[in-house]
Amino acid sequence: MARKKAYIEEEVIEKAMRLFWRNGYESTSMQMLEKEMGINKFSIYSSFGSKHGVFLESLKSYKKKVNSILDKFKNSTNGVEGIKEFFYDSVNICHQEGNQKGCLISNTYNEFSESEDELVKGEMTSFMDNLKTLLIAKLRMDGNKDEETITKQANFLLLAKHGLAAASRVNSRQEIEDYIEMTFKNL
Amino acid sequence: MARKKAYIEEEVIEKAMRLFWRNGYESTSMQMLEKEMGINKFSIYSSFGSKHGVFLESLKSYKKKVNSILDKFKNSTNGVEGIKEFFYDSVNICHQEGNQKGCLISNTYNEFSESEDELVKGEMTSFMDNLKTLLIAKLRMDGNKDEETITKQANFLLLAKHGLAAASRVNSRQEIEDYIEMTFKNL
DNA sequence: CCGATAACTAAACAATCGTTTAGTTATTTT
DNA sequence: AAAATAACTAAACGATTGTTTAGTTATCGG
Repeated sequence: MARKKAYIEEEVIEKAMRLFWRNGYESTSMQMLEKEMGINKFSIYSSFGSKHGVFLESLKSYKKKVNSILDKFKNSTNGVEGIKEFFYDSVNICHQEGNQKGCLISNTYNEFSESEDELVKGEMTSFMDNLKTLLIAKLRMDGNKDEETITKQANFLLLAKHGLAAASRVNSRQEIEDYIEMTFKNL
Repeated sequence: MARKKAYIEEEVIEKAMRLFWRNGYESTSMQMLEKEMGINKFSIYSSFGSKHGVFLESLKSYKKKVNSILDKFKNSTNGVEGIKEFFYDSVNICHQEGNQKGCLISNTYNEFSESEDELVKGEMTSFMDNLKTLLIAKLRMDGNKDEETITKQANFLLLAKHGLAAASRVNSRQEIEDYIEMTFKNL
């Protein structure tokens, strides 16, 4: 053994994640990452291999934030009301005071939609697919809908989630909550 | 006078616009623009000044497409039904067969949200503001809503438009239409 | 048909991109 | 304390970014 790392990987990734969250992948340079993470390029490369590697770890870091509210959502037995609560919880992650940067997953989904990076694209689509499956399961709970309605409503909610991400960028808290209420008005 | 241009500016901008539409601003390089527009870098610079200039002209070109359906929308006297028709018309622009690239304005709005390019950002926000004003005017037409409801519904529809843009990237025509129907279910 | 002029080609520009490498510093173990 | 080893600093890497410039070709008016 020899010299110890002067930084904690989890901590510097958290910082990198916030940078990617704000600016996206392409617009974030290694120079910016160096500055924000507070460590040298060499350290970044020895820890994460590449800029792409840093991004993948950043996505994991973001997913950890999301998983905390996703777990609550999974365990909910409230049907549509549970989905609505999940939407409200999402706002707490996305709509940070001051910096309005939306949802990292939604942002990444947009930025990589026409990319050839199948790895990141795959991560995003599988996340969306899982969420859709989850939405369907919750919609079934209320037990008063046919399967066709459930499918339509699940698609609707998945797209409404994108709208929510857009909202958390430009709208006020009150406007966002109004949007959620209106979304769930007729489900 | 001397030699004539071997290309029509309007035509090459149309091609550039499609490239920006598919890949966004940052991910589109001058090399790609050269190839797609079919003219030399020099010609691009002598006609449009910079990559940024090409992008601004491309936005204008896209807005021309949008204006055709926007004019119809402005002249509509159908209230909420008119808005719904406008949403359906939007799909015809955004949801191109094969290439699913969403809405250029919505894409640009996302890509430039944290940018320091106040010019492009201004163009986008003013477009959104105008659309919101238009939505409010149409919502008032039905004459059975108070101002608070109108404001909420206008915000809701503006965000739903972002969801529609996301939908035109990944969803089928049928799913998109289902989304529109569900959006207007109780307005 | 010739001289003027603008559009073309192609090469090079400086700056920045992500990445690597050589050399130095600090910590651990024997 | 000395040898070993891993983390650090800093400079340079080739490739690509957007942009410019010199040199050539084509078309116009006289």
